[in-house]
Amino acid sequence: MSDKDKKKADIVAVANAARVSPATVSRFFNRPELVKGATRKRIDKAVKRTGYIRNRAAQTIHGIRSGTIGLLVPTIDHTIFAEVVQAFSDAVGAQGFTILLGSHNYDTAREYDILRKFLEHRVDGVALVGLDHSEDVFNLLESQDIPAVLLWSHSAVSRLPCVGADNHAAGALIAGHALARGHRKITTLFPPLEGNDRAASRARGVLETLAAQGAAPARADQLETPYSVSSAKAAVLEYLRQGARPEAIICGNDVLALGAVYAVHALGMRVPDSIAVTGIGDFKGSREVEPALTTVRIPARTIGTAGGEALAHSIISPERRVQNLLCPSELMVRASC
Amino acid sequence: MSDKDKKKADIVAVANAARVSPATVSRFFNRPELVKGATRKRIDKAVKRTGYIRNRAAQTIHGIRSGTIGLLVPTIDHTIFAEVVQAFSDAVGAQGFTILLGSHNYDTAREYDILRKFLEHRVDGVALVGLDHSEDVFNLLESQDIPAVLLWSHSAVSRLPCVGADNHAAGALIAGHALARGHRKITTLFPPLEGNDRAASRARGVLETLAAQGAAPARADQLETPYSVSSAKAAVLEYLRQGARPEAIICGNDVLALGAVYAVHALGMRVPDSIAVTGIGDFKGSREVEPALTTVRIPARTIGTAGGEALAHSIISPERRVQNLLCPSELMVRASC
DNA sequence: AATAGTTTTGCAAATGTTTTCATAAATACC
DNA sequence: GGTATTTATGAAAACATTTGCAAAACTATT
Repeated sequence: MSDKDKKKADIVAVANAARVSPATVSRFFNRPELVKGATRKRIDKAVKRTGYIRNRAAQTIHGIRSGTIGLLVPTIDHTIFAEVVQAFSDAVGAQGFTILLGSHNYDTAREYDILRKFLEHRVDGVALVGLDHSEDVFNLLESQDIPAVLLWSHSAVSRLPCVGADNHAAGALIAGHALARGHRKITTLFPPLEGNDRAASRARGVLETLAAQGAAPARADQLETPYSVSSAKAAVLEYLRQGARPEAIICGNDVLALGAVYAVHALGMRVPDSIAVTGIGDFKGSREVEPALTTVRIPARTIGTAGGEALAHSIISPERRVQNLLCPSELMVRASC
Repeated sequence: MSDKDKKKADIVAVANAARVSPATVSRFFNRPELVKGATRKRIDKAVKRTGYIRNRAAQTIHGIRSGTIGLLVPTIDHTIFAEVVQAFSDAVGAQGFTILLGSHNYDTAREYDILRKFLEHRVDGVALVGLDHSEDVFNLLESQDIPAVLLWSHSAVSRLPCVGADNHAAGALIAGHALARGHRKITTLFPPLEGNDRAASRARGVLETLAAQGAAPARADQLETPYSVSSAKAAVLEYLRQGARPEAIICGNDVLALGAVYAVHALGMRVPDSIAVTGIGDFKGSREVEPALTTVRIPARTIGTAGGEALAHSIISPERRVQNLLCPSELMVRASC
């Protein structure tokens, strides 16, 4: 008997145990104020005794919200996204939502597939990273009537609501700083720009600003490397060993910048005296490096939190549409440039 | 009409559009080999036309697997966990599962709450980080009959199947190395051990090994600091400024070690000549730091992948229980000690 | 103590699928 | 061309819950 109880702890098992109808148990959970105190107690006990756990799947097919939000990022094992994910998760968690997480590793086809899977699970909302997505993704999202938000980048002409920073401006900012420091012989180091609108915008911001002052780097001085400290270090090492001696290396993000710093150090030179290095992002730890990294702060936590809250609110009260939000980035002048 | 189609794209809407019964549409998805080629084509068209997306919630209430796995970590914005999460997500994603992600920030009560939420969503399996959990958590897990796995640490006496490294051994390993280098005046630097069995095991491994050689640090030389580069740097800076001059600082993880290295550098001393520093973890980037960090490699990716695969397999074929798996850690002798 | 009003409960239909069983259609065999 | 098999489809019950409506149980009022 106790075994049988364990076996299937439905709402009707609870109802029997509490000697009420399933309907009352349902109300006990959803609108407790409708059920009498005494009954409430009885049901509460029955729930504990049977070990009943509500079945959200069964609620969901009644058009009730699933209580899940899909969060789809390129990858989570980079500090930046990890921070966004954490902040986002905390923000929506506070509103009672659980997140479904997916990572597509910069593969647009996978992004579409994962999004579909999210929709099969009837997520109440979706957050994607970046402004650019395949036409399929946009169409799919527009055909469903759940709110969506694009995290990380901001643009006034975004096809869907976005919460993020202006990457182009960030690039311009750091390039302007390098120029202001008197550097003219400048090298850039970026990750692959294909399918990565964040990096691409930053690169444009940097290059345009440099060009405006006649300091545009030659093709050979625009380095590209996979997104990792080790790749960046190797690339810069190779570059410097071939005799290149720029005054400054402007990097597309702090990870790459860290690699560049290590490469310069490994050759016995000093940052910023021999070569200045800048990053973008202001990742955790960038302030503590020796020398502390000059960079542009992209407020990952703020973006995650604001994006999560906006999305959650718009799910709870659909009339509150998600608004575009520009999270300001800020030049962090430290020791490396 | 087209509007009405959009409105509710059920399986019956599709069935009508394809002039078949709902049952056939269901089969089309689940056992396509049972439906005739011509009908298949017709249904395929109808699906596209109506924009139908399967409703997993409706399937789930039939006892069919939900296709989700709950992954519950302390936090994801530390490199280590981010890597585990990524590897885990890839591994289970390859088997068609989507992950529900939760982070409890080292709060045991929240861990329980999130776990319950996962169960409400009828996850097919659960992965937690670490061996220690509240009695409530274990009971809840044992009362459900879904597989669970504990990631990150390994112990033969674990209450649930575990896939991870032996943190105690890792601590012993690095302490042994420091001793072998001739260091006797050793300081330790760890994060708070409370509710963190990983760090606690490592600390025990370190301390026991040192004590065995009569090199146990005094209370004042056992530093504790929150888990961040900046806190570690600040703590070590403070410690050294007060005149302490250990031969080596053994750190509970690479993040703390990085902070220690920066602190030593900031005071104009050299690592390892003035003070040696060791980490545990071998995080991304630890090899590239100058000087490259001597540490113990805890194979985060391997753990995530192995844990994810084991769990997914055990869901798909329940007779294949999750087996304990010890992922070997390895001493990485580099330049910092 | 009877009536009216309010609060609490139960019945039964509905939700979007899957699945068993039965029937219809197609194919094979003689 | 008729029967026996096999294959493809449909009808209806089942899954775990919610909810509109109506009945029942209380309270308040006279």
